Amino acid sequence: MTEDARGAKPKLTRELLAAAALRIADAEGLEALSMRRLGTELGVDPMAAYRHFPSKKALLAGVAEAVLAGADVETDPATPWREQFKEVARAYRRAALAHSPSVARLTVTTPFNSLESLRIVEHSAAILAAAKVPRAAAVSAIQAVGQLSSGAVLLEAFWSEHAAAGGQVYLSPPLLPHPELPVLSEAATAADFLAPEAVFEFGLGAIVEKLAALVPEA
Amino acid sequence: MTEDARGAKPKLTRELLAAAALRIADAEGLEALSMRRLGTELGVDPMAAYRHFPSKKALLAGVAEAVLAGADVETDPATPWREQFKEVARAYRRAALAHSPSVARLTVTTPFNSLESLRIVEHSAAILAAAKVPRAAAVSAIQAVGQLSSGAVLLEAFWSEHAAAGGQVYLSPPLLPHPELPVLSEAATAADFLAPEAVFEFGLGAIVEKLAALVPEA
DNA sequence: AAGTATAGTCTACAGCGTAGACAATGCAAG
DNA sequence: CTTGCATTGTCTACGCTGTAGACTATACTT
Repeated sequence: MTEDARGAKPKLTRELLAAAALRIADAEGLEALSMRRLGTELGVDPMAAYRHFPSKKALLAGVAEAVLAGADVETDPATPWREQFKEVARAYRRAALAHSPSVARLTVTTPFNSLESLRIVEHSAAILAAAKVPRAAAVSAIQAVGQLSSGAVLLEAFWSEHAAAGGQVYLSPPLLPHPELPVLSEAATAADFLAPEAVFEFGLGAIVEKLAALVPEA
Repeated sequence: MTEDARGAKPKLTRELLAAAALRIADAEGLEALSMRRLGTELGVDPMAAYRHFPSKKALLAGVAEAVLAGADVETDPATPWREQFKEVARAYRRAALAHSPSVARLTVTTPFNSLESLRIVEHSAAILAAAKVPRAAAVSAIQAVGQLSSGAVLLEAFWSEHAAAGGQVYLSPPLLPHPELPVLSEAATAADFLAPEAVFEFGLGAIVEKLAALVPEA
């Protein structure tokens, strides 16, 4: 037949389904992503997705994986290892925040179990191993950066949802100023909060500096 | 009347509803918490909760607030400020992880907008202000610790869900060893991953040390 | 005693994830 | 070419969800 002007039925695959789901969640928010909506997006029965994913949870994990696949973790081996190490963390954060806030939240809210996510950890580990960083120190730093990065993405996603919902400043009315929060109330008037990205750099720098202090000939 | 052996109808309030919801989510998981389930828990119509919360989302925010209210952020003013500052972060983490993994996830997945959550930030800010830490440095450190702590809780919640589901080691089969992940595969055999709490301490220490380096007479 | 606000109840609805039976297709073996 | 089987998409139906809207009972004000 080969009819059907839009799409020509490119045959369903896991990747295609995850990509379509990601498209919907990016454009309309995660809460708009239902199996039925996904079906209409692809011009296919809602139940078709179940031939490729055992459940909606698994589909969402696939979406998170697709997001992480977009992380460019390659680094220039000529630059110092500290910079390379930071660059991987930044790539992770950037990949998650390249999507809508609810997708970013999904990404960090999905356990680090997929091949795609471990690829990122692998790169970090390889960089530190090549730099001859002692393993115990490397493990601490990698995991700590994982915690920091996840939290950074999470809080930045909140922040941009808040901003999108019309909120103006981070800590602001209606809660501040508040009599029980004197220090914050005073600080809020100064309004010198940092951009989330700068905060992330602060934390990332702190961890890498502590790590560098732990390698022998530094 | 004063009948009804169990409960004696203590009149519904926001706090009572949030507490009951927290009890259910702790005991049976967040996904078991429906408005109907909450109603039966309190021997009341499911719709009754809507007189106190505008939506389920708001109810969940109330649960997160109740969890945070359990954080003991008081610190001994006699101890050095760095230790006090760390102690607040630990209290936050401990409060969240004192509950079931799904509740812990809910807690860090709920924006920091409530009075209860700002109370914690307030304490951190007060400690640093009393120590005469420059404001710009204090802001960076507080927000960075916020990112780290949220991420730490999130990843630890995953970890304990994974453990509860029968998984044994953090990075383990079926994914490892894997040909595309040589470094991790080799590291996994060594199995010297850190306990999540130790990782959190590593990151926390790194940030506080960097902060200390920024205060004048140190 | 009458009137008004408040809190809990009841019914109903649209939408959800998904189990299970069925139909169409493409490939393998005879 | 035919027969059979495995795979993929379709259809129907079920139990559950959050919550709108109308109704009722209670308590407080005047």
